[in-house]
Amino acid sequence: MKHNSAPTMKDVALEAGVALGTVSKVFNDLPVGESYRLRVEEAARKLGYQVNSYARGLKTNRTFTVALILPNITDPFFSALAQGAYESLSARQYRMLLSLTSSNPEAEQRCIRMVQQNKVDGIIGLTYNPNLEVDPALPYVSIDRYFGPNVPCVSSDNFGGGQMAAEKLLELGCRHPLFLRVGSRVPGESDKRGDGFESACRRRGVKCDSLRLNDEDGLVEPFRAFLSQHMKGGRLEYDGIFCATDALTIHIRGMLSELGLRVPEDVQLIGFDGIRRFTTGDLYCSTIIQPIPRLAETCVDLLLREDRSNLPRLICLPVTYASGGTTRE
Amino acid sequence: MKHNSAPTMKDVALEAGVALGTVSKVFNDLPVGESYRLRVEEAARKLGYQVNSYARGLKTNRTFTVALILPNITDPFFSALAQGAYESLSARQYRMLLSLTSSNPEAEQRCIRMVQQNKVDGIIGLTYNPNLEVDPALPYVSIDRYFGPNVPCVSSDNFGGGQMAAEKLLELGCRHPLFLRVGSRVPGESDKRGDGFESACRRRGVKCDSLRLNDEDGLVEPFRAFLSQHMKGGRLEYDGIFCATDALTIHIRGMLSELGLRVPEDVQLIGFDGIRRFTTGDLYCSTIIQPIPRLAETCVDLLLREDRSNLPRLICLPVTYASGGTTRE
DNA sequence: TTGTAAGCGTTATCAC
DNA sequence: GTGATAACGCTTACAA
Repeated sequence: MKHNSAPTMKDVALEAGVALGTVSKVFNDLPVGESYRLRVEEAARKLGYQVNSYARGLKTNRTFTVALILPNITDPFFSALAQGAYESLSARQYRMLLSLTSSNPEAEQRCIRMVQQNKVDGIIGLTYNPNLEVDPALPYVSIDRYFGPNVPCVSSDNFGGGQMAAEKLLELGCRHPLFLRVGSRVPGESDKRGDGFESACRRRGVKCDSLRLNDEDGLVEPFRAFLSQHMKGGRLEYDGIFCATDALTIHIRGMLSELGLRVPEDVQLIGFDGIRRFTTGDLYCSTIIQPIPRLAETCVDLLLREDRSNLPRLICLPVTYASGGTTRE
Repeated sequence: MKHNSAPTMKDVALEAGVALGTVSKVFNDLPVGESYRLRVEEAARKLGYQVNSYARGLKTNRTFTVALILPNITDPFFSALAQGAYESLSARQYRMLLSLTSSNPEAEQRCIRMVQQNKVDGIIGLTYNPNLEVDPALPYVSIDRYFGPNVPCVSSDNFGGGQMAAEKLLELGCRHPLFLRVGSRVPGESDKRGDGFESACRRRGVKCDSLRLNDEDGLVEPFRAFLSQHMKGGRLEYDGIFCATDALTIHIRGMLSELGLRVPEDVQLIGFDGIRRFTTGDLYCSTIIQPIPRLAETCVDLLLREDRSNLPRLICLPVTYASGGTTRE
């Protein structure tokens, strides 16, 4: 044995008694005489040789690695996305570099820079930094945030989902619907949930109120204040609330019950996302379900597409409604 | 501009009017004349230069990348582990390559091979393949599975947690405890949960039954059969069950309630893991809590330790008990 | 078909 | 302290 470190193609070539180039060809499925191929494979097995994908990447400028940038991995929506992305990626022999940002714009920029150094073949990002700087030569697909015509954005049909929620609520007998959201100040595709909801109510001639809170304000205080303004004689003025996420729906249900309001008898609730209980797989609430695996698959598809000449600017995937106990059905 | 691809050190050197080596030194914090450093930094900024970590890795044999191998990322235990690992890793400027295996031994081996090609600096693996082949030269830390004296294994104090569960159950008035688990056939550290439980019962002179099921058998059928054997006049023979995981606890609670058995009035349940509800952060059940972030941090610590001469074989991190509604407290 | 040799972008070892 | 120059392990013309 020449050296103690990992065997290289040179070692394999020596062992097999062939030239370096021949070994390379074997590992790249290029035409090689059958007897040579066998000898090389045998030698490689004997030495435990594995190609060094860094050296290969240096030559070919392709690393078969994609970076996924997410705020965190503990939120079930994000982890489902990561799971889906991993599966789509590994089906194509790609590896996945995961970067987590806590939704912090600077951390997001740091991650981008870091993975760029790593020479990934592309980035899928769910970010909150409105002016992210990313190498325009590096394929990038954005989730839920539209950056402009050059960066494909994939999201659920948020507007349609909002409409769907409104129609369902009205169909289930609501007369005074409310839209509620707590979210980032940075504009994003998910803002359209409220727009769709309001639009559908308007079209049905139903007056619809909205309460849009920002993350920094918190939920509890402002919403309590809002509630007390809209309670009349122990009854809430609204009989249906469309909450922008399932997580929000759960919180609201709790706050409502503290006030003695029953869900769904007094107030019906519809959420958005379609998060499922860990153990049982049940929904947490009635909700508009995002097609998370398809979302992930679509991102990978767009990112790895050979022909990057005319990619779609924005893809909205269809959502579905499902009852989960917070509506009267 | 020479070429359209990403700028290299050569380009920076040219732009700054210094030698290639000088640029390298600047980016490696090696001593360089202040005026040179400034010129180089300026040129790099202008060109948008970023070091190519593949080329660097090729030279240095260090990639500042660690692979994390997990069955999936949707299970809250695994996603918490991934989150913790990411945080510990990124605090040390390391990137994280995530590999998911569905607990499939072949997929696990494939992942190992793939990340070895990628020349990661180390692997943290939570795997079920009892005879995984991994390059002995590559630092490897195992979670929950002991491979032998050369591979550090980190886990929670499963035995102690089992004891703790028994003591708690007895303290809360249980006279007829049962241990239940459904798991892999492959031996692992978590098997010690039952051992600890039985040991503590024995020491207290309490008879303790155990039901150990394998994944392939499923839970519902065998457990239903078991229950019907141990029901006497509508009452269950056992008044306390220690379930090997929180997920199992939830399932059991459901099955018991179908039989008209109340939790915790008729039967008290203690789980293991300390999984929390997504939105509220509440525990799903009374449980033995694993210190997941510490688990992750410990893995990273062990993996990246400079001195790898005498690493601990097995680290058991302390667990804690917390009530979560399935015990009478 | 097979072998040879020139790089890919870095780091590291030298003389200067 | 600085600047040529030789690797690192691989791919890929191109020559044999």
